[in-house]
Amino acid sequence: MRRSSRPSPLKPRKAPSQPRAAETVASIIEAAAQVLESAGLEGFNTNAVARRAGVSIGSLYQYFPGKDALTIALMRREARLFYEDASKGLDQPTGEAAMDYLIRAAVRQQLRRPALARLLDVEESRPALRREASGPDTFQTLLATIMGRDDMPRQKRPNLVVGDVIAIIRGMVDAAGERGEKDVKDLGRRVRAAVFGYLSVSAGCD
Amino acid sequence: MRRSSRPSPLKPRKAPSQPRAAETVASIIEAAAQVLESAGLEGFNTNAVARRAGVSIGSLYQYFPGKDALTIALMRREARLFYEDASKGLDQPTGEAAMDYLIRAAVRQQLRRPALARLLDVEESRPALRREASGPDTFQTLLATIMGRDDMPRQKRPNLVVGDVIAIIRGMVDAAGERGEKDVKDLGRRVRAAVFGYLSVSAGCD
Amino acid sequence: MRRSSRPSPLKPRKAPSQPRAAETVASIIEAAAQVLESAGLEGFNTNAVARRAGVSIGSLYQYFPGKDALTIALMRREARLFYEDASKGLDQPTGEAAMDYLIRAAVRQQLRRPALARLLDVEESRPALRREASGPDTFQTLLATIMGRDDMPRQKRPNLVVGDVIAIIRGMVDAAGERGEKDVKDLGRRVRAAVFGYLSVSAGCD
Amino acid sequence: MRRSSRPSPLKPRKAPSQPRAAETVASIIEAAAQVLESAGLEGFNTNAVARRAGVSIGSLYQYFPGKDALTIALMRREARLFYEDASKGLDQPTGEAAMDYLIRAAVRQQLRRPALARLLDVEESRPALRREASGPDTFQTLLATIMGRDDMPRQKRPNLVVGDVIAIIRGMVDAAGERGEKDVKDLGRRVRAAVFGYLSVSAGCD
DNA sequence: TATGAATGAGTGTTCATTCAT
DNA sequence: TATGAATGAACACTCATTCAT
Repeated sequence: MRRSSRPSPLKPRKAPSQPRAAETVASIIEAAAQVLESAGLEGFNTNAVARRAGVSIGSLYQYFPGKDALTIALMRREARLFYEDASKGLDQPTGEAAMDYLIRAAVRQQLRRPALARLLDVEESRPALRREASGPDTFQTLLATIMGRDDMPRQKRPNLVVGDVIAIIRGMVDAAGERGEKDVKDLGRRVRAAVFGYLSVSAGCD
Repeated sequence: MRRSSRPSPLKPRKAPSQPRAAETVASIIEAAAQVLESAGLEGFNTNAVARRAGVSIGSLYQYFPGKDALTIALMRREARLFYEDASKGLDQPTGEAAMDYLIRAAVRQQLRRPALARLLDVEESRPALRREASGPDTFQTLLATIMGRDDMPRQKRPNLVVGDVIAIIRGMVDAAGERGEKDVKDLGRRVRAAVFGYLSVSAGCD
Repeated sequence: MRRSSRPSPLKPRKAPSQPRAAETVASIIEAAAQVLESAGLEGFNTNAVARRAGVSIGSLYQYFPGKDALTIALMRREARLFYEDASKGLDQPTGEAAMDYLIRAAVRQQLRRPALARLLDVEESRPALRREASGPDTFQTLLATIMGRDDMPRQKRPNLVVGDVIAIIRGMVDAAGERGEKDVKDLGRRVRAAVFGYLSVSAGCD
Repeated sequence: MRRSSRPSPLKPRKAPSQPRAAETVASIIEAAAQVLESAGLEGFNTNAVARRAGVSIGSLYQYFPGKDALTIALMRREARLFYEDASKGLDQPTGEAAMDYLIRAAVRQQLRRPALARLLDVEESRPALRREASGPDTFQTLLATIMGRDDMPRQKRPNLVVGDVIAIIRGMVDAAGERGEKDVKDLGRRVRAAVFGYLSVSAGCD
């Protein structure tokens, strides 16, 4: 695996101004998702993505300055998708209902394309990607907002709790995806049990 | 020269009969751990491991028939370390105490070498490795035994619950390791909160 | 990095669509021939071929998925050359004249590039290559056709006789090439003597 | 395949003076034969031979200064075996009977261990080996002697004829071995037809 | 003398990236 | 701007050979 000596650039090479270019970019990103799903991290290479997208490798590099930039773009697409769904939960009357909604959204997201979600989680742990992948609208800020609602238990160390809750959700949901679970409702219930169990106990002790 | 097309072998190539060889094997495995920690999955290659171990690449391949076999050997070393610690928890008088001990052992294991533990978890998700890496003495069987204790809540779907609990522990503990947490006690408490919270809720609902 | 464990593919990887690519492919095949001639089977490696062809090793692998595929391509090139020459003999009025033509063609082919022809014969004995290298138009079918002519002696076991005749031709012609013989006419006469001698005797005895 | 920069020595390292050493040498040579038969040229390596012989690789190198020396020793063993059998034919009353005997001996030799014989023929074409492998008592001298008998047809170029006859025999017999033929008598008859056919025709024309 | 652990140059192959067309 | 041929550093793995024990 060649990692270029100068750290390869991570931002999209150009904002696609023309609609045709935007389509091309989108098709490349979706091709990346499909390659990741069907061939795994080992089979995830730029040539395969270009082929699947039906564009030349040269075109791919016109829009993405490197492989990592492509991965990041895919992460952002998935994050945006999730955020658009999950943020609706902020309208819920109670914090508990909002949290419930958030959990369900996370489960939905994961079970929609389980392999993809899991592999992106793995990639996200690479420092180079993690830095770039997280925009301002994240799981973290969403959760923090919800945890701040009046009806939610006060926490001594809110950041830590947010981190823990995310870890619980991610852990359970990735594992479920790997096992091939399909039932959103059932998995949602179990994750809910874990999160609310954690919150109730931790609020007391901490 | 690529000759054989059999799916690269995963078992150690030969048992080191001389003490010098045993040292070499151990130093290679430890070097693998260090390379994984310092260079990540991307930098984890057999040449780097041999260099770090201070042996030639040929020596590495005398004892490990392939890269995956080396990874598995490392997994097993860590699993054995964990199991030796965690299985002491079976002596505890109550299931709850045993579970408590198990959780603490998991936390200790993870915080001992956080990056290593996390990357091995990732590798373990590759089917080829998972099959080989898990001996009979695993986290799973340990947990299942504990869940079967009299004082633990009966579960309708014990396998699923075991999976969920492992996912919760792994998720929280990996995330904590990534954040650089060092405090075993504190993390242990929080994981305990999540697990027991989950168990109490799930036993009721399910 | 060794990833796939499929038994290395033998068909050309992609048809060169641009004229530049076709040139590259041809130059690689010819380089393979030259390396084989000058360095023998021992020195026949993909890096040497690429260097001799004046292309990068990557280019070689763009067009040939493996070393064996390259060998096969070279075999086919030589086989086609031979077939184009030898099949003209089918126009001859008598079977005997056709056989004569065929023998001369074989001798010409062999003495054109003796070392190459001999080493390809050796390689062809590897089962994996033999299977792929022989198209429908081969020495065998050519010979069988000629042997079926009216004026040729009936044989009890035609397949065996074809095999024997090929073996006689190959054996004599390879040995002559190794000895450095250059005189096509002379060698042709001797091979003719052996083949017709064999046929006349074997037709009687058998 | 590493061929050492200085041409590796080809003579046996030492004449085994003690009977135990002679046994070891013989067992190594036989192991080489078996490895060649069962694994082919590709699997023919010194470690495999040592393992099969039940000696350490170090011991192998005590008796043979290199891989090629081992190959040559095996060739010599087979040549001696053949010569011991074939030279009995010199007692035959006529040249024709002697030639007949020689052909049968060649066929016997080849069909005894077909794969071995074929692979040694291939190896023998490597110049480094060919030089060393042929002692004074060879197929060639034997054939030349027989061709000089009174009742054999005079040949204008006896060396060439000897070469041709050997080539015919080798070619037919190797091909038969490759096809898996087992019937010594039948193959002997066919080779006899080819050789005598060749001789009678060539004696006239030449 | 026998052992087998150790060596390392060499070989097949991949893939991110560039650039002439 | 789009194409895809070309590049070459990097990596997995082999095997003839050496040498300390």
